[in-house]
Amino acid sequence: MADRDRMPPDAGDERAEQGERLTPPSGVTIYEVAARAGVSIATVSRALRGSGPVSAKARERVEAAVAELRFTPSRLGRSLAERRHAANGIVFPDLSGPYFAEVVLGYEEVAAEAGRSVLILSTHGRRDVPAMVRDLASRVDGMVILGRTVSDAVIGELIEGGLPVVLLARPRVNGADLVAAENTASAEHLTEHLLLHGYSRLSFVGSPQLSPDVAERWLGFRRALDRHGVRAGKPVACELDEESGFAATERILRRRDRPRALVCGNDEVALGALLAAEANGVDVPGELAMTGWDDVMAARYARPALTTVRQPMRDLGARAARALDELLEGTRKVPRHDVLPTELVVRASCGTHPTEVSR
Amino acid sequence: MADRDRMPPDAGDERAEQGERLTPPSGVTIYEVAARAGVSIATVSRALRGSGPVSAKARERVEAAVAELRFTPSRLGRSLAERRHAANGIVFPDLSGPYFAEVVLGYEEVAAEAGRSVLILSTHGRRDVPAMVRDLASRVDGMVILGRTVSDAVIGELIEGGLPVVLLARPRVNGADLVAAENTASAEHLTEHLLLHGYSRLSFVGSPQLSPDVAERWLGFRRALDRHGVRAGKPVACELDEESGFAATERILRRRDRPRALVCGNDEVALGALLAAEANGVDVPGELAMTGWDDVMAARYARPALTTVRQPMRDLGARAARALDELLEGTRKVPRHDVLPTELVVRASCGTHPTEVSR
DNA sequence: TTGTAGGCGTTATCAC
DNA sequence: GTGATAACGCCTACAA
Repeated sequence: MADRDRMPPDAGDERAEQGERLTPPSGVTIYEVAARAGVSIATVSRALRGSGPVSAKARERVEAAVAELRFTPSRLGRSLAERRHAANGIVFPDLSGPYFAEVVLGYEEVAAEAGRSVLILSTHGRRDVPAMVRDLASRVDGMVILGRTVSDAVIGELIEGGLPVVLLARPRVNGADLVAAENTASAEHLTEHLLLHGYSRLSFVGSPQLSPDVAERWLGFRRALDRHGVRAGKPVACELDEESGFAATERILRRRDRPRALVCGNDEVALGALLAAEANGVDVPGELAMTGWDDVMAARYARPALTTVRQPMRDLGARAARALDELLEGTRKVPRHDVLPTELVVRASCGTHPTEVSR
Repeated sequence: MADRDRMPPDAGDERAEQGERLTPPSGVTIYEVAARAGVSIATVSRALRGSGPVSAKARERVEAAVAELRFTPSRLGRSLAERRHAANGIVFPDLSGPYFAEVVLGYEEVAAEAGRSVLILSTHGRRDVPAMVRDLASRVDGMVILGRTVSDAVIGELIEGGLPVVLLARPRVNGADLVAAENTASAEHLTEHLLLHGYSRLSFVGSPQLSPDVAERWLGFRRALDRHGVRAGKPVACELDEESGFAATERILRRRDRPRALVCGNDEVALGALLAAEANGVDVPGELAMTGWDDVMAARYARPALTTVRQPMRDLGARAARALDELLEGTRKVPRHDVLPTELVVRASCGTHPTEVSR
């Protein structure tokens, strides 16, 4: 019951000519290489990965056999034996805005450098997210989870199961690393900037409960107003897209106590607001000032150009990948919580300000 | 030499309490479940996947054991036995523009519906792309390849190895499906539109050799000019980003025979051109008209708003996923070549036109 | 309906 | 140096 069963007599060569479908990547196994080279599979393995002594002659024959047979080791076989996937996952809500795309890109770049493949999972409009996340968990050595995609309970379950997890722009969970961009202080700063313009009636446009980021921005907004003794009012409910921003702003414009300035949850909302103002003949920033968040490309091209807050999106992804790498390599045991700084970008939409104006 | 060796006596429960790192997802194997349920692993497997008859009692006990042990089958073990990854790959140059992000999103959505995970690979600025692609190939059942990321030779090698491959926005290769957006006729149409404005000195901004899409657009551009007996000149070399568009346009503006209109390779180039015109006090579209391609968000917000061509990006990704699915399911054996229609979006940057203006 | 045993393709441990 | 052989975790004939 040795190799006999595992060595099909018609190994390797004529299958292609018979028009049969080969099974990817090549269907050639280490047994066939070993047979061809006249050595054992152990020697082939050692030769290929340099994991042990191999005579020059044996190595040569193995290399020849590998080339002739176009042998590629099966990742499944290898991963099973090594007990590791050499792959990481990343879960995000969507990819439509530039935000997540950049994060994913930064993540993939670093992961690839570490020799790990990246599996993606978008949860937008998905039914059974927990099941999809569990499936993903079974295919990776660790994963990064963005924003409000996965519940605390499920994350806890993953961590419980021993999976290294890095959270990104999400409320912390015990046992997981966290990477995020600064929000609260930045929002406070931004709001203060508007107050310095002399505006006193400000509205926040965005739903804090929909996104952890927005919640923190709302908090900073309130803090700034509090400090200046201005009443904050309730946030104007709004999802994070242009259409919602447009609709929310139209509602706002119909109010008697119309605000003088809008702090929007992100740039897309602000851009929608810009369109709404335009459609209603309201001058920006003359009658209504506004700010966004993220500094998307359109923010620079809009007229007036959008005052906004720039986040290091790519770097967020890269950091998350590095944190995960440390977890996987066991370099670090204690949790790590990174908060990356943001940058206020003052343009025209918040009104002309004597001192600071950039492009 | 039966199960004895495979059944660690201290199976399953106290490890977590000992503070040991469990191996993800849970480290519990089908053997432990079987032991706990008092059945064989075959019965567990059948019960879990409904692949054969199982008595109600046995099923119940298995389910209980699974729950108590929090058993999750190992994807590696399963994939190895099933000889399939249940995962697809996608290779793209970059994710910075909205174009690829949308394509990937459309792709992931359909792939996930079919129960397949998605592995991504960005080739931008990578050294050994062929090696990375081969590695990816060993982890998936099939893959989609976008644009000019992978050479014909490597693609041929993958196909030779039996891997189902779908090309997206890329010159065709024998044996692979192809999905693309229409380019040539659309470019011809767009150029004709400019000619109808009365412009006769047109320049094409973009390097045809850098991208298959651009090459086709350049071809359509030439065809339109040819038809109207106008000389095309050489394309103005330019990469597909804002900065290059800006630089290329500055060079153009310095020429004595400055063109009256610019057909840019994509929106980012056109937006860069817009900035260059602005920086040089050149009125758009009064002195210089211009068009882009892709209809990115900024194109709508730029002033003047950009005339451009909209591609069904999401749908491109979705189609590619479906084509790949057919290949994997063996539903279809003959190659398939889809070309999706585009839509000309006329805005202000090409000059006011009596009849057609949309937002 | 159930269980045994072989196979999926590696890696790695040990004798030789 | 080299080669059996036992994992790795699952699926699935096949026999009972």
